[in-house]
Amino acid sequence: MSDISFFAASACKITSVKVVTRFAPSPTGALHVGAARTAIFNWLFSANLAGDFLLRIEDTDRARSEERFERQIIESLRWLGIDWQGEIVRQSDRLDTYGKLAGRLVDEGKAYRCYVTADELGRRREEAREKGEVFRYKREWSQLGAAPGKSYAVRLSVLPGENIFVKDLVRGEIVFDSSEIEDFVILKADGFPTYNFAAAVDDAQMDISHVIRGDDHIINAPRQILVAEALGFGKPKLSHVPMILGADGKKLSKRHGAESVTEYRSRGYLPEAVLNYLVRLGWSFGDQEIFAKQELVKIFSLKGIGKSPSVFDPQKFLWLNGKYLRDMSEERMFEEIVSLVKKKEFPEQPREKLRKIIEQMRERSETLNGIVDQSLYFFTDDFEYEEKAAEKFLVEKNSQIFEFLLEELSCLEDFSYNDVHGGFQRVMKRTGLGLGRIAQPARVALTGSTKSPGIFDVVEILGRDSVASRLTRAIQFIKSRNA
RNA sequence: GGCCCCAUCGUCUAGGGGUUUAGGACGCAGCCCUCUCAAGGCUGAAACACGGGUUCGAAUCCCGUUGGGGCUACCA
Repeated sequence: MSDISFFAASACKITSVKVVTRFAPSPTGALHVGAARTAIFNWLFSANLAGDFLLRIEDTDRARSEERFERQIIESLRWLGIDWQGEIVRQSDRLDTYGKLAGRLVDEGKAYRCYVTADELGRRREEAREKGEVFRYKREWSQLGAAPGKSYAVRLSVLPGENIFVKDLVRGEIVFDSSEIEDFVILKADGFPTYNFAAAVDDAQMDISHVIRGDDHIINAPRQILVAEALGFGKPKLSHVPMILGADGKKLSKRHGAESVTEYRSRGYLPEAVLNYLVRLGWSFGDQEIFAKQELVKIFSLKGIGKSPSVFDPQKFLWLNGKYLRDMSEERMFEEIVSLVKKKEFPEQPREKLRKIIEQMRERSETLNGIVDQSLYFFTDDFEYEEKAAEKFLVEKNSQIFEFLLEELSCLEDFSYNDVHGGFQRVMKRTGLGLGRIAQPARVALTGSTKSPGIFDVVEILGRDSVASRLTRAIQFIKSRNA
């Protein structure tokens, strides 16, 4: 090894700039799962290297940006357990900076004022499209309609015939021909910067060292490089990660059902499951599927990021959520369910009863909501019988089973699981039937369904009174049906 | 159309020249457990897009074809 490379290697270590990443959503909607994954990757990457993770709100689209979306995005990030350092940077607060920088570029002859209106441009584009041609802005129109006081946009001069090299950490080098890039707008007529300008300026001024973002931005890379170069700014290292697609292979969108973190939250998904599922989409670590947050911070690296797009699989997501649901601590589960019960306006339950319901239902559900929704018969005596179930099990020949159960269960000492078990055994003896022949009709009488937790658990949870009234109801039902 | 990206089971993916009869996970099927449904355990079906190279040898490297996706805004 030569001295030079040794020096370079060690210098790199010592002076290596601190890793700074950012998440830069535009507040034009809720936090999309694709954007959430981008945030997770950036956050994990910087956390792994003991760097900073910053948050920047790209609200330069005046028509579509809304403050409520900003709040929603921030809330979603917090919910996911993603935290950032320092103040949130808001681009609308930095209009001055962009204006000055764009002015400087104009003064230096690297950019110019363009008086062609957006409408006119639209017309030209339309015209060209009709003729089957590709429209590209031509600089000679730049002074069209120029007049003092007239509004204009600022465009960056792009020299044609040059190669722009994008060094992508996950894809390698991508070359663009500058002739393909027109003199793009950096400052709109309303004084707001365009995305490519603001992003390049901010990344430099925020000392962003690494940008990890979706594949769909790869086309923007050469433009942002051009901006940084014109301004003499530094350039962050870029990594473009493959996009998340819907089952139809198209970019994930509203058409595919739930697409925002908020929606999954309200459907009863757990934040650690969302994080885990999303991180595994486009990133992997050998055969491992389940990752704790702290573990991810330790092991995450760009090496695990793949190149091909991934299809969002709701089924696997659901399975993962179920996994986490079964793992969740009792206390936290209890709190979540209590607030859900309240929200859904289900009747309030005694603490101990609810605890037992949860214990039984958590392994039969994939989401928090599922636990509550599938427990209706625990919450009220007033439930419907499933038609097929009633037809098969709420029949004359089972009447006696219900009568016996009523007798044996009513006189139990303390209605514990063991007591209930004993009660059923006595009914088995009296009828000469196996447990299966008794449990299934009982299940239907007690829950209206052929599916439920173990019958002794159901009986124990419901309690003496409720069981008695449900058995009576079943007996009545059979009678009235025969009448 | 142009530019750019991508290509292993249905899906997420491991594997990056010989260790591969291509591994894991979801889903699917079967079995076990069992009072039903789950959970859990076990077993099974299921993939290197195609064509050319390079090489003693290619899922792995190169080229092409095909297919998919993205961008093509005074949106981000």
